[in-house]
Amino acid sequence: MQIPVVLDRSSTVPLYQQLAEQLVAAIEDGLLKPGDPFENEVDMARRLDVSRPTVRQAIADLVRHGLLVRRRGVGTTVASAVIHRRDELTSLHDDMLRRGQQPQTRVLALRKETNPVAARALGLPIETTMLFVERLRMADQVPTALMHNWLPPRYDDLTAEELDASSLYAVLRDRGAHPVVAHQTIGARRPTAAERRLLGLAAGDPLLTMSRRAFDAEGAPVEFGDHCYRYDQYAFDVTVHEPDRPGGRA
Amino acid sequence: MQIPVVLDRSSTVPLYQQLAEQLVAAIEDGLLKPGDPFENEVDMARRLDVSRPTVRQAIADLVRHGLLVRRRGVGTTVASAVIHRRDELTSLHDDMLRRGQQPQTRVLALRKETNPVAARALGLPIETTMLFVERLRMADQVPTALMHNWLPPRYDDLTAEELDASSLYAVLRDRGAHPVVAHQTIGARRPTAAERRLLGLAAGDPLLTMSRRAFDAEGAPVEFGDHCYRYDQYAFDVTVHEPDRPGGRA
DNA sequence: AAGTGGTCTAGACCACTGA
DNA sequence: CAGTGGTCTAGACCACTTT
Repeated sequence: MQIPVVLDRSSTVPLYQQLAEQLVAAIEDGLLKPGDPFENEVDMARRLDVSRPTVRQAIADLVRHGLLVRRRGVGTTVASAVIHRRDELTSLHDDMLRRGQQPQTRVLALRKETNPVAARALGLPIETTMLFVERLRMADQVPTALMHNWLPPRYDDLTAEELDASSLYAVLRDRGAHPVVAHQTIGARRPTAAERRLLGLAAGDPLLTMSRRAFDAEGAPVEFGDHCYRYDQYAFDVTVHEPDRPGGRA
Repeated sequence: MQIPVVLDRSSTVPLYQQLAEQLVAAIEDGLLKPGDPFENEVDMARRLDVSRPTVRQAIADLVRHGLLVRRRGVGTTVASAVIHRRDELTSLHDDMLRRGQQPQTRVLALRKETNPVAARALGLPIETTMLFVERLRMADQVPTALMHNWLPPRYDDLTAEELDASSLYAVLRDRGAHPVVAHQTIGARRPTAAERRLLGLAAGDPLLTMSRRAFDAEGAPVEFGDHCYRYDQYAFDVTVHEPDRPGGRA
């Protein structure tokens, strides 16, 4: 199967990237289905009039993301759909959105404070003054999550109005923050009396908890969060992959 | 800083892989620290007497894993430690091992059965007969987790003895299974009476739950699991990364 | 034996950054 | 301006799988 590809040599977008994009599109559009054989590298290079390494670079990209499977001596085939790699910065599965409910967030508290746990998690000096935000997330007026965040000093001018208007991450992005990694811990526990009241929990209802440390590409801290969720409203979806170590064998 | 590298051209291990391994080792050994400048590609290629693309291939590997940061026109530096990429197939954080306790698993049930939920999760026909395994995990005689697994027909000859002796994943690997992706959902709920009894829970104690579908590189199902954990014994550590799409811009 | 992907070379030119 | 990484070429030989 020859995938139709149009390369623009005058574009600033590299050839291998143009090629990768169009191959991805062809697979996502269902032009090629899982298990289908893929045109071999040499033929594709000749057909598109580019060098083989350039084709390889594009294909390697798709292989890394699990869209293609290459087997030496055999050929390249389109991979099964379940193994397509997809990592999300927050893999929260929000039933509210599914049900078309109105998510809404209310800022309960906004103040500067020191907090040894948050500072430690972000790699800041213990006595660092951070911006603390407490928010209650609601779905159709029903409280569903209680969220606590601590932000490093460079964001300490955020206002309650900003946070009311959009999500924390949207506000941070507007401020030039680019979180790229987050270390999360997910657990469960019994709620405190205050949490029970705020979230409207019945006696014996458990709490789903998640704490998160987020950093940007330079390793600078972006936020520390310590949140709790109604167990009947939230669950976390996580896709994990076999580790592939740098310098590791195929 | 010139990292000492020894390449063996007679080895079956590719040059770029030998190089990548030794560069990783140099960074992990602290020979190069975060922020340190990295030798430039051209010099390194000349010094090691390999072509520049070969050096690039090794370095690209480290960049992909977040150990190095390349900046056009500037140079390559060692990245900050917190953003090193590390995905684990099961990112279970097991307090038992930390405390040096003896983990132990008891097989409570092992039978063939059909199960629509499990079959559906694995993409098998609803009426498929699978091997069902129920296990209780203990730490120093104290029950801490109740695990339910369903395995596709090709593994239906597993025995309770095998499962008693080692972990499910070790047994599966011995059978030639190579799980590479898992979709997990983590949540919390109230325990049933049976779960309360088996796990020795007090009234009002919550349950941490995790269900998982695992597949191999070909997309074939390996196992479906539905587990519950004592909230005071377990938590899940997950590291998530900014998605990088195939064909995406740097 | 034929065909595939895997590795490697020895260059070239370009784009970007900082002095 | 010099130095860096980013892209690309036109080959070559090898390792592996299937026929």
